[in-house]
Amino acid sequence: MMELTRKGEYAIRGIVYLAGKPLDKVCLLSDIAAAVDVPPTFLAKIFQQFSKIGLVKSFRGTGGGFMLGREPENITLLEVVEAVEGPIMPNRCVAAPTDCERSGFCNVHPVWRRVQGEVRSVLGGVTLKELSAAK
Amino acid sequence: MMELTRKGEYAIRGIVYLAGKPLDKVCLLSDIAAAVDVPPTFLAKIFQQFSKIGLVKSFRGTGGGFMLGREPENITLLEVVEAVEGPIMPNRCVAAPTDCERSGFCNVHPVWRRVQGEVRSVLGGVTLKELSAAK
DNA sequence: CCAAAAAAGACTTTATATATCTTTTTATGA
DNA sequence: TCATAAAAAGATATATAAAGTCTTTTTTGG
Repeated sequence: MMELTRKGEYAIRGIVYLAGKPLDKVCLLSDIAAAVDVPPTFLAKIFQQFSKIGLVKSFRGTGGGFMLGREPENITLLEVVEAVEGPIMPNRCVAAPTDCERSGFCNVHPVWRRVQGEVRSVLGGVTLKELSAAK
Repeated sequence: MMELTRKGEYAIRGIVYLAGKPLDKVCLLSDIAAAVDVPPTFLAKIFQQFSKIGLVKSFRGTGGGFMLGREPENITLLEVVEAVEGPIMPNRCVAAPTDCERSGFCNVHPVWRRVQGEVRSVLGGVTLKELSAAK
């Protein structure tokens, strides 16, 4: 359970690659896709989502491409993952407690809250700067 | 992301219900399903899985049904979830590092390991006894 | 105006989740 | 031993989501 989708995996690869480049360097989508081994059309969709929320900046037309939207030390893995996968949500009852008619008596609910908190905490503590650093 | 499936949700409901009954009480599948609001045929499949690994005991024929396989204080939520959902696996690269040709240079890998550890730790710290206790 | 590149939207394919139905096996007790 | 009750097993169906592709449009620089 709890598996990251390909989309999430690809998203991370793509943006970590960008994070390893100078902030002002414009990278072609096709180059990024080739470098991180992701289908270019799929990565395009992902970067469109990133672009809308400012995680990356995009430039159209000749000489266009993508660059990171902010300094890599100010972008967490949590932001990246939630941008494409949606909120970390171990169980739907955690999303809308009021919608869950069991929340009044269900002892499992707080456990899922804790899981959610721990996962968010781990992912929120890692920045793109760390991820892009050479090993 | 990381959402529990219906199957997992149903599995928990069903076995927590059993955990609230005396250990020697045999419960009809149809009664359990009705009590926890789960399609009986689906719950049957789930309990078959539980039965194979001893989480519940099953009895066929007249007077048959299900009971918990062990004391509820000795069954963790982690066991229940992994029994029906498979191992907690935030990313497939965590499953088989040797299969992942990126593991040599990928800095994200250890992060998923930590996520996996935290989730397992939370779920492993909760027993069916606690979950079945009245609020 | 032309070419390059991303944005947007429609569409296809595949896989997984969510069941349901039928048949078989096992056990009880009349 | 026969009828009945109940779970086991296996096949099948449907719905949803994931994964990927294709086409058209918009933007920009030269």
